[in-house]
Amino acid sequence: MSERADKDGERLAPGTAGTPNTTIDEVARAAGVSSTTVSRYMRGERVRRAEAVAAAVARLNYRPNAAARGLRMRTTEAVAVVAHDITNPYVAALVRGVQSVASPQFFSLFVTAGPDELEAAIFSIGTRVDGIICAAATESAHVEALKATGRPTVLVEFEPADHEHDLDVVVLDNVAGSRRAVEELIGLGHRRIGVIAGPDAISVGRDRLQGAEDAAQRALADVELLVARSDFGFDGGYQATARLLGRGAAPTAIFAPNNLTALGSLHCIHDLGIPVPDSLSFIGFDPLASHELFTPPPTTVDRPESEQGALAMRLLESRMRGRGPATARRIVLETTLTLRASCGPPPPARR
Amino acid sequence: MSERADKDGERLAPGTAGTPNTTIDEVARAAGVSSTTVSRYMRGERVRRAEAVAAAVARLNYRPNAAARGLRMRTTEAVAVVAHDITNPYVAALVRGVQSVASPQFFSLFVTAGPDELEAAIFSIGTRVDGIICAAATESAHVEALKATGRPTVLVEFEPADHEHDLDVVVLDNVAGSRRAVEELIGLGHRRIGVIAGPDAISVGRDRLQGAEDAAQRALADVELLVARSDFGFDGGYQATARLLGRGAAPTAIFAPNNLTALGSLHCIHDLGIPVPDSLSFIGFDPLASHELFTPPPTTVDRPESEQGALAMRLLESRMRGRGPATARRIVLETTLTLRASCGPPPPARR
DNA sequence: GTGAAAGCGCTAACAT
DNA sequence: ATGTTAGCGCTTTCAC
Repeated sequence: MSERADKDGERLAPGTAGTPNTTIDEVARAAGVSSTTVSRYMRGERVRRAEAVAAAVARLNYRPNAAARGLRMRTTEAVAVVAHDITNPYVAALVRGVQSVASPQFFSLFVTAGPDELEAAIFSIGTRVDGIICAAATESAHVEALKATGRPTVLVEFEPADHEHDLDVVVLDNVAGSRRAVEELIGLGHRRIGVIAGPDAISVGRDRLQGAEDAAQRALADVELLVARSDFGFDGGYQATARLLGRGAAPTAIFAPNNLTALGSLHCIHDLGIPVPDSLSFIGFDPLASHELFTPPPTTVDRPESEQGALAMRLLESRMRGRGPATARRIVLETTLTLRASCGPPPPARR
Repeated sequence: MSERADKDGERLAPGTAGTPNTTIDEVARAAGVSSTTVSRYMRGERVRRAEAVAAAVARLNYRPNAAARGLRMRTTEAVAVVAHDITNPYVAALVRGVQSVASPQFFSLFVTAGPDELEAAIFSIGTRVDGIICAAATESAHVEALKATGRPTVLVEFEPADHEHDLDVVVLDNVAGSRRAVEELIGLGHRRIGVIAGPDAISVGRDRLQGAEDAAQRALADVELLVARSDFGFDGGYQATARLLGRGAAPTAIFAPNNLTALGSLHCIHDLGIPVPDSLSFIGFDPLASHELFTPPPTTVDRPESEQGALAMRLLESRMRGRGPATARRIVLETTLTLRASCGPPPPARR
């Protein structure tokens, strides 16, 4: 994170960015009142010469300068949602949830940044907003950067592994969700189950593998978990699946505990021409709008995506108004296993 | 659009939003220099006591106040992308394209608003950004609101019908794209083709229907176009398809020229159990990441989504730097027809 | 109910 | 190269 500006970065010449806006003083003069009165009028207070002010505001097309107001009020009336990638449907649904409950006064400002740029992004966003919902904090440094902003912050989805912090959190019960998925497969008779694990450094990656391991451990039969590592991306899912299915004792079922990974995995299975669920059962994570149109529709571990965003925003807003709970809240949402057609008993030959 | 604040709207008490940040004066005092020197240092200029300043900046965790800087410089270093719905994959891809070329100095701030709230959203966003990319301007009033901001603006995807304006525009050649799709169907032998038209008030809706009509008109054979109206949403696509397929002389092919509409249409076809392409051919609009996993994968009219965003951002940035072209640019992108497996000749019985 | 005046934190002359 | 000063547009005491 560079705190000094880039000497090379071309700066905008002042004023180039547009036409100068009307100021409150111009409106005041036009209406024959003081700027104080205009200010009061704009905030909805009772004013004697309201008519005249309204006319001047309309005629001059006056809109208060957000920077000036923000400077004076020490308030931006904006919140930021930070995530890695807007094209991830889960993120889009989350943002939707945030916006669905945000008070209209707040601007929700959406920012994306990869893990490496996250600190810098937080650095420069911090002063532009009153609060932050961060769905991208995978490392301790990210949390430190968030705290350094001095703004109320809610962590969503990710938490850095083994890092103490006192921020509010809205996460999933990933362990239980994954356990339930793998239990389903075991119940169907699968004994060799491939799991496409995510990065160990990320809580989500660890927990979802943990859940799978728990299920195997608790099973009455001997269950072999074949773990393939991936980066939780589409390509990673594709390649991990290819590795899993290329080996001698291939799994009879695959659990891909991430939406992109699952998509990549399904593509690989599709390209390999393996019949699902006849030769291979499959469970993914997070729903896609069009899962019903897949052949077969994949069983997935689902979550209340937009509720997750809504809860985070509600929590954030109570903090911004200074009346949140005394201690940091930790909200854990339950997942549900949505059964579709991608799971069945293992093929007889390989049982 | 209400210009006065809502008397009822609870405002944030000043200061509640977080911890007060360090100011430039505090840093100056700590480093034993003037605030001017700190300001220069922060902007990357050469400063003699750089060491001391750097130390103070780090120790006090100083970050310049964006509101104060913006007020003074008359620049926000932020741009807004306005769209209807972030969960639409096309919008996400567009935003991606915008961010991929935006200079790092700019914050891209993403805002959603339905057609009815759009004016209000533009009103309050206008003063917070240096430029706007609007992928939601479907009515004249929207364009007027955009112009009233006094900020450089690029219209993307939508333009209000029959409305003169002098804004830059990055749109699709929707007429040609739709014509090509319907020509494909006609070439396969289809003579009764269902088209799920969008709202007539929206340029995209009109043009895509126009293209279909052009294709029918130019055909050497007699082609009957069965037009069903929809709102370009998922449900609208579903219902329009149900209507189309419920009638006596049902079409042998359907063209659904919008991504959500197409998805809804496919769901309806799927629910009805109609074999595609054996009994019914299908063409949609805009690709989905997982189209290959559909059965059958639908042929679609595709566009360079993220290039569209990138072009818009480049245009906007040149305007913001005051060195854009003298007259408004109108960039029209070509679409491509991506053939997948959802099209074939019409069934013999109904040919 | 209204206006005058001060000041939020920053940058840009200007003088040194 | 550095410091002094003024002022961006707004809200807010404080007096009237």
